Order: sequence, then structure tokens, then C-alpha cells
Amino acid sequence: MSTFRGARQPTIKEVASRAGVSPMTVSRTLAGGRNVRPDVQERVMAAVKELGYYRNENARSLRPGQPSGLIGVAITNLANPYYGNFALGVEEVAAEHGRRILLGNTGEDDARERQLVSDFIGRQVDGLILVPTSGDAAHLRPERLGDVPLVLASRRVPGLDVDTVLLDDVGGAYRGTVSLLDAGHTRIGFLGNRSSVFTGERRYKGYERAMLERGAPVDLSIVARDQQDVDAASRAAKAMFDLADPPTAIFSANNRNTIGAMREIGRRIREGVAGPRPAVVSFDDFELSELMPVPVTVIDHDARLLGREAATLLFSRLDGSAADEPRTVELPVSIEFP
Amino acid sequence: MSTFRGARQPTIKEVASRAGVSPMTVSRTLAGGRNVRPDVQERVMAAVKELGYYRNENARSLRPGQPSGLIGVAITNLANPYYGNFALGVEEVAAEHGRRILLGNTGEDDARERQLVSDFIGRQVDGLILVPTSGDAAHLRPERLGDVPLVLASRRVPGLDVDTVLLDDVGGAYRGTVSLLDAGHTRIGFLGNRSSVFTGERRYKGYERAMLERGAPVDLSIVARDQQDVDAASRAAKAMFDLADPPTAIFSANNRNTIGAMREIGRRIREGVAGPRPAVVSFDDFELSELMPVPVTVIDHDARLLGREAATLLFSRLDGSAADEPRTVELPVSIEFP
DNA sequence: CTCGCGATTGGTAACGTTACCAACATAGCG
DNA sequence: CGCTATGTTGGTAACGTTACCAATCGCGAG
Repeated sequence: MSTFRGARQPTIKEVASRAGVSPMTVSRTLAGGRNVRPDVQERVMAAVKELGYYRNENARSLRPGQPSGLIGVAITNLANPYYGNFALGVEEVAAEHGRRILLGNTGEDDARERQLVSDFIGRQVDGLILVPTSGDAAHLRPERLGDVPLVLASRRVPGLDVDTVLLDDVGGAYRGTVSLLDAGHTRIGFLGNRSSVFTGERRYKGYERAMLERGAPVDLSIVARDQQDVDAASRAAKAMFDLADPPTAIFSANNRNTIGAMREIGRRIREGVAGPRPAVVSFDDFELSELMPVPVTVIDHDARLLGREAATLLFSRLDGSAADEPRTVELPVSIEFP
Repeated sequence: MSTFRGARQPTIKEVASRAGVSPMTVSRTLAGGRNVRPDVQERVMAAVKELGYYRNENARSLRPGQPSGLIGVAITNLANPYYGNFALGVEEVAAEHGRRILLGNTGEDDARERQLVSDFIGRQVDGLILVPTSGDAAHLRPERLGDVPLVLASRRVPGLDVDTVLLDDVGGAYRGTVSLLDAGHTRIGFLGNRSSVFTGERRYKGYERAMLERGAPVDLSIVARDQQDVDAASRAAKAMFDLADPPTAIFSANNRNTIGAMREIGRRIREGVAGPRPAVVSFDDFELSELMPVPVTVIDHDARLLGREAATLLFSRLDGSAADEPRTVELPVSIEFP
């Protein structure tokens, strides 16, 4: 026989018989006690405590019209502190509304995203918050999601018109690039995500617009747009710096690329490699940016706030206070000069 | 009338009537199709697809003995990249076992932890993984958790003997401190969590042991043990450096304290404040540590692996392959010199 | 051609909960 | 004191699913 490790969860019936009442009276007491005599409520609560009873939320949400109290959240990369903060913001607002979050990590994998969404629906989530990976919207259309509201965060999905929270990617990238141009740079390298990533595309747009507006050449030999992780970014930066005419400044479109670039820059400085000491503009803040060996301008924003906004949008759908047309919230970014 | 936003989720009955079979046949088909004619399976799958049917997992887990497929995970601070990685590790292993995670953030708040655990139980989680905040074990005892297995991560709870994954906090802190002593430092400041935090206490133990062993004085005026966030850590570091006899080296017991200390050190260097340029040992890695203006030794470990180990321990309980007595896994840490 | 056996299918009940209705108690009112 | 309004309590059914059992079907062996 195996060691005792606690019994089955007690049911409402057991609580009822312990308190000498019917299950309905227990249910009513737990629902706030309307129309239950105070002394009966006390007996019920005592039985609840003694037995260690918790309401079975799954059984509860089985009744029609009852919300499950779950929000499905799928993000692309929890290891990125940006998304940790995003998830935290969502969690906070969800908790304020008495909801829990079901969290999944897609790792930028379409198939995994579809699987997660199916599973979330199967678990009767009241709503979905998604940092989409996919360029394909089929699994996110209303006829697939039923009546489950969806909020997209950080990125859009082509052809899908739903509530969305975004950063001012284009404007931020534009202003960041302009600040480099104003400082006299004309040869500005670009490091970013592949263009199928929505933010990657938008941030590139901002960079490109600034360059073209000022008549600076956009030289594709110093534009690298396919790095998803730090190591790839380092390699891309190295390739650029090793060119005969390396860039004098770098615009990095996200945190991962910035860290990779800084690693490479730091290595060159430490090892005394000849070449430029480029100025850097980073879309996304990173810790200790003020201690870097080259000046770093940071395009900063609040991932936690983005998460809060996404959740707020979702709950405004859930309580019916939202208008019908899909809304987009675009959060401003701030620029911090070195 | 409100805009159409999709219909109720279809039920197994609707799929059944669409396919011209009974609900049981649908259920069997979805369960793998044993003893269902292939052509019937095809009809069922077609109906599933047409209607956009997803099994209701909540209703499913209502049947006795059925697992809910949910793992409750409560961590203390999602904004800390360490815990983001931890959560990622748990999520990965859970996904490999076909489970989803319910994620909650405690923010180092006892009450919130108790509330999360209650809620997780109410949602019939198959298991719990917890980075405990509380010094109190009442809500985590078997008689409260029923038959839900629990794994603690990073920290222990006094008086609670359950499966636990830890880092080699004491050994890591000891070796880190010794490396400073070996370099000739004797006046070594300590920055860490309040002692009620398990890791804070363990890491202080390692520091203290090294100091005492080598006959270096443990001077409480350069021991600050109550900083939970970066700003507090900065202030504590500033106070230490402003002393008449400031430390020549700093042992920082965690990521948040290290970042805070580095901020202050960087500020002093930038602003040309006189005083020591302390060597730093940091328990917990941080990005770009190699670019810091003072030498930083990093006691590194893999939070993601810690998460994976916690989940692995949990699943070995769930599938019954584990022995009865609680196990502790202590993961090694590595030291990287500057 | 019939019997028997395995494969396939469907009906029923139960999981834990709560909405709805009915029953009963009590108090207030004329 | 009887009648109604209100407060309190319990019984029943239903939510969506699947385990169990019973029924039916098809096929091969005798």
C-alpha cells in the first residue's frame, strides 16, 4: 500500500451532509449567502473548513452561460524578458477580474500556435490573448473561435480585423533613425527580425522612411533581417563590421538583436579589433544600457503596460461595454538618449 | 442586434447528429478510433471539421479519475527574466506531457499565494509547482491539497517535506566569495534578499562560511539584506560606497541586486565620484555582464533547466514511477570569471 | 444453414455544480 | 385569526462527456 498523500477532493454533497443541509444551501452560501440564515451559513462554512472543500470550477463552468474564468495567453518566447513582463501585465489585470491565465509558449511556431488555440478553446477559455506567430488567420477566424473574443498583441495577422494592441513601431523606429542621422551618421546598419514578423516589418519601415526622407542610401549589405536570437544577431553584426565599409551606426529593431550586437561590439573593443565604434539605437530597452562602451539610444516602452492594455481590451469585450468594431490601441514609445 | 461574432461552441451531440451516429461513436473516434469502422470515423471527422468542434476538456475531466490536464504554477515575479525562463522550462515539459499550465504571479505576497493555490485546486489541477513565498506551510499540507502532488522550486518551506528542486546556493555563494578572497579582498559587501527568503538565507550562509573560514571579518555595516528590487539595491549599494571605509568588493546574491549595484557603480564612474571601483561577484547571470566597467564574476545556472527538473519531478509523481519519500534535486551552478 | 464469437454501435447513468421551481416557515397586516 | 408577502430550504434537471453494459451486425466454422 502506498503512503497516504491526502484524499480525494470533497464534493459539495459531503459538505452538505456534514453541515446537515442540502447541497443547494451550500451552493448559495458559497455564492454570497443571499437568502440563507446566518447560523446556517456559519455551519456550512465550518464544514467547508473542516473538510478542506474547494468548489470544482470545472463543474461549475459546465452550466450554460457560466464563464470558465480562464483566459488563454499564447506568447512567442517567454525567455525574452519583454514577454515575461507582458505576461505579468496580463496576469495582473486578469487577477483583478478574478480570472486565471492559461499560458502557452509558441516559440514562433505556427503549428504550435494552432494547437494551443485549439486547446484553449477546448478548455472553454473566456477569452484569448495572442502574440501571433502565424501569417495565416484561418484558425483565428470567428467561425473557428466561436464566441470567444480575441485580442492580438504586438503584431497583427494579415486579413484579420480584431482588437489589437501595438507599439508605435514605425514612429519609434523613424525617430530613432532620425536621431542617428541628426548626429551625422549616414551609413546606418539595420538589425532585425525577418520581415514576416509584423514588428520587424514595421520597424524596418520606420528606419527606411527616415533614411529615404533624408536622402541617406539604404544599402542592403548592411541590412540584416533574419535574426531571432542573440547568437544570430552577433554573427550578423560581425559580418557587417567586417565589411570594407562598415556602418558607423546601428539601428537594432529589438532587444535580442541589440544584445547580440553589443556582444560583438564589446568583443571587438576588448580584443582591440580595428574598426568603427558604432553608435547604437535600440528598439526595446535592456538593463544597464547606460553602462555600454558605445553610446546607446533606447527606444523604450512598457511591455507590462502592453499586457495590461491587451487584457483591458479583452475584458471590455467580455463585459459587453465595448463597441462592435475592432479597436486598435497603439502605445507610444519614448526615446532615451545616452 | 449585435454584430455576429460566432456561435456557441458545438457539442458532441451536434457532431453526432451531423455525422449520423451516436455521441458515443464520436467520443470513441476522438479517443483514437478503437472499434469504430474506418468509414464511420471519416464521417465523424468530417463533421468535427465542418462544425469546428473542440472537445470540452472541463466536462471531460469531470468524470472521476480523469485528469484535468492542468498544472498550476505559481512564481514570485514574472518580470524577473530568471522566472520567465523557469516558467518556460515548466511549460516545455508540461507540453511534452500534453498538459497546459495555469500561471499565477505571487509578487512575494503570502495571501496571494494562498489564494492562487486554492484556485488551482478548485480548477482540479493535476499538480502544483510553486516558488514559495510563505514561511507558513498550512495551506500546502497534504490535508489541504488532497491528492494533488506539489513540487517546490528554488526555495523550501520550513516544516514541509516535499519534492524540491534547488540550486546549490550555499556552494555557489561560498565559491564565489572565496574567489574574491583569493584575489586579496577582505572587505566584501553583501547585497541580498531579506533572510526570510530561502535563497537569500542560503546564499548568505555560503558568503558567511567563506568569510569566517578565511578569517575575514563579517561587518554588518556592509551587509544589506532587504532589497527585493533594483532601485532598493541601488540605494543599498550607494550607502555602502559612501561609507568612510567602503567595501572593495561586492557579493550580490541575486540578479536584481546585481543590476542595482552595477547601476550605482556605473553612475559613480560616469560622474567621477571618488572611491573604490569594486570587484563584483553576482549570483545569477545577467546579459552583457562581460561589458561591465568593473570585473564581474558570474555564478551562473539555468533557470529553464530548473523549471524542466521541477516539472519532471512532478510528472514522475503523477505517473506513479516515483518512490514515496520526497526527493530533492540540487542543481549545480557554474562560475564564470571575468 | 445455423451457431457462436468478435466487432461495432447505442442507451443510460454518473461526474459536481447551480438555475428553476415548489414547498414550507414566518412575520406582518387587516 | 386568517391571509398574503417574504424569506428560507430542498428536489429536480441539465450542462458535455465517457464508462459500462446491452444490443445488433457480420463472418467463419461446423
